[in-house]
Amino acid sequence: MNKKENILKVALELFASQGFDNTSTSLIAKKAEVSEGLIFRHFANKEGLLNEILEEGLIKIKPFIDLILAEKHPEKIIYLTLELPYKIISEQKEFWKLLMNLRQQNEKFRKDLNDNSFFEPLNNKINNAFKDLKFSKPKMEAETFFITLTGFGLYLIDNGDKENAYKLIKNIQLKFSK
Amino acid sequence: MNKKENILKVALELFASQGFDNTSTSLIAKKAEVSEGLIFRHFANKEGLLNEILEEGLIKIKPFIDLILAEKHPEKIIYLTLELPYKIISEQKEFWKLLMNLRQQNEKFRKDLNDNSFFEPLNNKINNAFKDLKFSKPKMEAETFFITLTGFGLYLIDNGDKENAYKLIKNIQLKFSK
DNA sequence: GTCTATATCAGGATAGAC
DNA sequence: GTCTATCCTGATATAGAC
Repeated sequence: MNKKENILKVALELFASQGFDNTSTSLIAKKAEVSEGLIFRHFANKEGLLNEILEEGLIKIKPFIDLILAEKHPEKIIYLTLELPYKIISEQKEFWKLLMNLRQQNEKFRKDLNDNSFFEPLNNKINNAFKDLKFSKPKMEAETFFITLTGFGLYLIDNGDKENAYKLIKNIQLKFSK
Repeated sequence: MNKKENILKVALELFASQGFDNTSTSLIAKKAEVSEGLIFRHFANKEGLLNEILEEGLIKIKPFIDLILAEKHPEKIIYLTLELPYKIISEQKEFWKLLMNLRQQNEKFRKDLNDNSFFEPLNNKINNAFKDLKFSKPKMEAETFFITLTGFGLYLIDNGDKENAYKLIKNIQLKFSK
């Protein structure tokens, strides 16, 4: 692994576990076993480093989302979306943590993520799924669903038990089926 | 309002909106129109200031929780608990934001809050409520409930619409009734 | 690409006067 | 109780050499 990649990797770990603001570039350098100056050669600044981490991570997530977007059956859409946080966290626990941290901590970031519309297509897909399922108030049902999904995403950060996670998914799914 | 109270008030606002780490004591002093040194006369350090804010806030929340703990009917317990974030956010929006921020950002804090057992009695109460309702897996149902509750708590931070909040509460409640 | 050295600045915190 | 002045540290970032 080259040094730039190593910086990205270490920074992701630290940002996820300690938060972005709380992580100094000097610590990143130390753990990545590079000089602190090198960080600023490869990235414009600390925020630039964060942005590159985010881009990389989102790219890795995209296939999972595309899978959902390609699905036709509403029940399956609901299920796959519920499964999404679990799948992401299995493959990219650190990144998921970072994402949830930033989402929460930083209003601007949350808006960017919405405006950037990375998750917007998924949002529409879910809305339509609940319409197809003939819920009397599909929009509210989707809202409730995303509330639960957010809670589940947070839950997973602290609770790694795979079996239990899938039981929860089943249980939640039941509540959003007809 | 005396200066100490003003520091507490301003600090709460800033901690809630910008996060604890991101808020400098100098800014607090400026907005509270006191000298920076005064902060460290009244509080041991920045963290001491945070702790006093938390204590005050939790004291104000306690009556709401006691109300739930005194309730006998399981359905009512569920409903009141769902209503809890809404009630708190109505009266103490800043404090609620701060609480959710810290919960997320800081693992130690989250554990403290659990160990300190401020919310522990409520936890038990909910577990028993689902037992009383004869759910086949009351513990998992309670887990799912808290997941949803967390998501709802986060939702409220960004969405002030009272009517919609109550519609959501109803909708969620339905999903946890028998 | 990478390191060392260094500039600059802001944050938390203290001392001492009033 | 309150303010002013100040210290110290650590964080981001740059410069220049290899």
